Amino acid sequence: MGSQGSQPGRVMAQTGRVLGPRALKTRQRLLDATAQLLRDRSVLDISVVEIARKAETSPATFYHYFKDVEEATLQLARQAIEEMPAVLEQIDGSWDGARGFDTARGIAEAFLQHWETHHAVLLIRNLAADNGDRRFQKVRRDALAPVLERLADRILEAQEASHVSRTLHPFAAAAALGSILEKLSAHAGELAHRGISRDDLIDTCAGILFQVVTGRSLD
Amino acid sequence: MGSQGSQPGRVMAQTGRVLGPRALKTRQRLLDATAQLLRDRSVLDISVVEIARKAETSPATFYHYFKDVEEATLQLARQAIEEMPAVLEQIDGSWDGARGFDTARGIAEAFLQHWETHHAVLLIRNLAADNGDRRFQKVRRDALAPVLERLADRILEAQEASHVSRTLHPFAAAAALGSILEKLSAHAGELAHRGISRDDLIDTCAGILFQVVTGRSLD
DNA sequence: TGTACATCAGTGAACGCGCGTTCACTGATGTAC
DNA sequence: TGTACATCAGTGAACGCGCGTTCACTGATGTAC
Repeated sequence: MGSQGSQPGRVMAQTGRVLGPRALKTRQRLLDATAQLLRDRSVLDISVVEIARKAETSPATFYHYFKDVEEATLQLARQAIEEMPAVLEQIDGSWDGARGFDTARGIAEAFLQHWETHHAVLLIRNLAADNGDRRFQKVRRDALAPVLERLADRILEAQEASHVSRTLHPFAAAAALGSILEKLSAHAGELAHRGISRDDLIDTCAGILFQVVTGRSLD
Repeated sequence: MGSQGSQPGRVMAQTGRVLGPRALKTRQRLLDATAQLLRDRSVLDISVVEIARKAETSPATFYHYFKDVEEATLQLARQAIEEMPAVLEQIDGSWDGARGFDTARGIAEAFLQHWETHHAVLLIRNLAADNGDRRFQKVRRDALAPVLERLADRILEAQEASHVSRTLHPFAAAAALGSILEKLSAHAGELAHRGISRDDLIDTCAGILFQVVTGRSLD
């Protein structure tokens, strides 16, 4: 997961040198500063100079570790992946009977958590990926693929048991469910105006998840 | 729908003057140039100077019509709304029996069309809205609300006929379906690598739509 | 334990570029009589 | 129908600012003996 691909597992400076513990701290400080800035302004008005200021270091230092602001953002997106296991655990839970809905709820909760924590970074990741940037596409795929594949497996099982229609393409359906989950946190803010609570939202998403994955009706 | 809110229905220059036909053309040329630039680069690297160059006019002219690049983007997002009626027509179609699936398919098709046409602008609209920008939130709401409300109505009807569980909040469910539709076109590109065709995708989305709106199973 | 040296890490200061923005102006179009 | 004038629309050129980027340098840390 280095900033260059040339020496896997080792974080490196732009020069290709392996970083010592002190350097790693400075680098992380720059990343944290970037994340913080992204929280309250748009990517559009964030500069290297500003990041350096916030991290209490100089722009020259920034360039030791990152080519530009985009690359720092990419790193942040990579770090965000590390929480996904929490979501995976949920999916592996039981989908049988009434407990299936609880499993679906657990997934929705874990996802919402993930998004609330990394809101700004994930939005940019998705924008860049949707705009065709390969590196961001890969990061997003790495984050979502395990989740989607497991969901697709469940759907396939349900199809083989004739609970779910063959009209649905398992992976495409999983991806569609993924997009609901990704939008959850954005909706939370907006739907509050319509008197829809966080719980309503989670229940509703879980309900759709449950219905599509198991092919069974709720209630 | 003017660039200022002060005189509704009339497009105005920054000075507040109502525009003549010649001025309207110039303004539209600037908007078109912006849309074109957004198509092949990120918003991040689009400048007033560049837009003016592409529109074969001067930066000074740009400032006659827009405060900044963001405002031009906002206008483009407003113009994109005008196609939504095509989607609405679909929703008002029949949801009964086997024709329900065709209706769902029509919605997915119309939405995909909409996104393929305005890809870049809609991405930015959503990013800005998700980042909390009120003006972009309003534009997005104006575009989606009619669609979501109609979907929510259908879901409510199905609940009253006891076809759909009360666990789903009608409007929240509609919003969730909306997020699938919005992601459709982004997925189209990425899922192609997994051997999922455009039709698979539309069928799958339509399937989920049908299932959630009517509460019935497919096949 | 102390000293010399090598490498790692960080930075001050400067440069130049390109952009945002504005002003005073010119040219185009419309209207009155 | 022609002329004078008012308003609309567009622009060349300039200014200043702030950012990206780099270089030559200093200070910190580690290591050999």
